[in-house]
Amino acid sequence: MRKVLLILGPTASGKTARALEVASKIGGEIINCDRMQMYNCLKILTAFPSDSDMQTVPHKLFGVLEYYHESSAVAWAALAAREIETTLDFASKPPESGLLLGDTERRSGVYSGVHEHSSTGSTQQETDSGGLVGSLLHKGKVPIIVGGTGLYVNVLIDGIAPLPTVSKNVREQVANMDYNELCSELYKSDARLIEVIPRQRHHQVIRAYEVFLETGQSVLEFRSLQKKTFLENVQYECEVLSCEREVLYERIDRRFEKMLEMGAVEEVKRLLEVVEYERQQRDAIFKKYPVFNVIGAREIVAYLDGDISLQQMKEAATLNSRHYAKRQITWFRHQLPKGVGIS
RNA sequence: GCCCAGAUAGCUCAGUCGGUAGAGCAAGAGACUGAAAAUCUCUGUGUCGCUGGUUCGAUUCCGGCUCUGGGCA
Repeated sequence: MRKVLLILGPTASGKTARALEVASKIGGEIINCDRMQMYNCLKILTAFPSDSDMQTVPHKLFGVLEYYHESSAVAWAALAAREIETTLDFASKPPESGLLLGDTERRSGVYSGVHEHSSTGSTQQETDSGGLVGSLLHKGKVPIIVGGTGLYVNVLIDGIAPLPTVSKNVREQVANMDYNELCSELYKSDARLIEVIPRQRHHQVIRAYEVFLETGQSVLEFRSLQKKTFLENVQYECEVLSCEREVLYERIDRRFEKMLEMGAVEEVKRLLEVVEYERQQRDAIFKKYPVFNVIGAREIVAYLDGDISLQQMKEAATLNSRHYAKRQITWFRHQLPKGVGIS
């Protein structure tokens, strides 16, 4: 059985260090499952792995998004599945065996694709993921998914209902609608939705209405279809890092202090220049670029604008981070897919 | 030293015309399947500064004390 390791846990619980330790020991490749570490900016605030960490062990899906990119659970799951397959392929086939004469059986079947890639130099995809060269250097790989974005893990493992793609027009139209009106329109279109998607779940309501406008059908029709899955024949082994709440909160405080020392403020300043930040447009810019959801980013912007003091900025950022950690703990306690073995 | 104000939840404060109290924040619990570092829901928390008095009954009224602000000297 093909095995995939998962190292999960709340923010500041030491996932990065633990992943590096495990990966070095067993020969693994680290695959990022942290939404915000997919961005290539705000590396300090997102607690990005260090350069030396990334040289020690292959790291995938880190810093693959620009500040203006959006992300989604499905997009991540598709990328992660591809990385996992790549890693597992190399793991199941030691590279030397391909060089052995007369080893015809091993040349056939699933392995052939790999050889094609290596002989044609590289396809765009293989170089992007850093897969080929990196994997040849590190034999016998185990994929290690590391991160704190619980939803992403669930989508990867459990799959997700195949919802239709929504056109840009429809999305814009819905974005400009009054929320109350939108709700009543949605519930008029399918009365069952009041129960399934209560109005407090803003983005689900919006999503459901988008699907309705796009297709004329209820989301429930799509949700009842068989889930789209990303990986087959994989066994998951999961480690959820935890420590006492008080200790975790202290770590969060200390880590933010360290982030500031490392230049978190300057990092945000640089981003503000790139997005051509204007104070009057603050909310619009925050809305437009999801990177600003990185905890600490908005607080630092408010500090740079002179709206709050350094102390207030620190308090707001760490408080936010504690709230986030708490939500993550709740998720890992109750929402983790049933198929994973938790150690 | 004198005058004034305050002392109630972890914090900031409201309140009880005398029948042992409530908001916000913090904290805790929870939800979540194509935005998730997002979004949303629920729940407590108490020697009402200490000490006497009046009263059936005091956190509430009166006295004293302690502490903290502010003012005057």
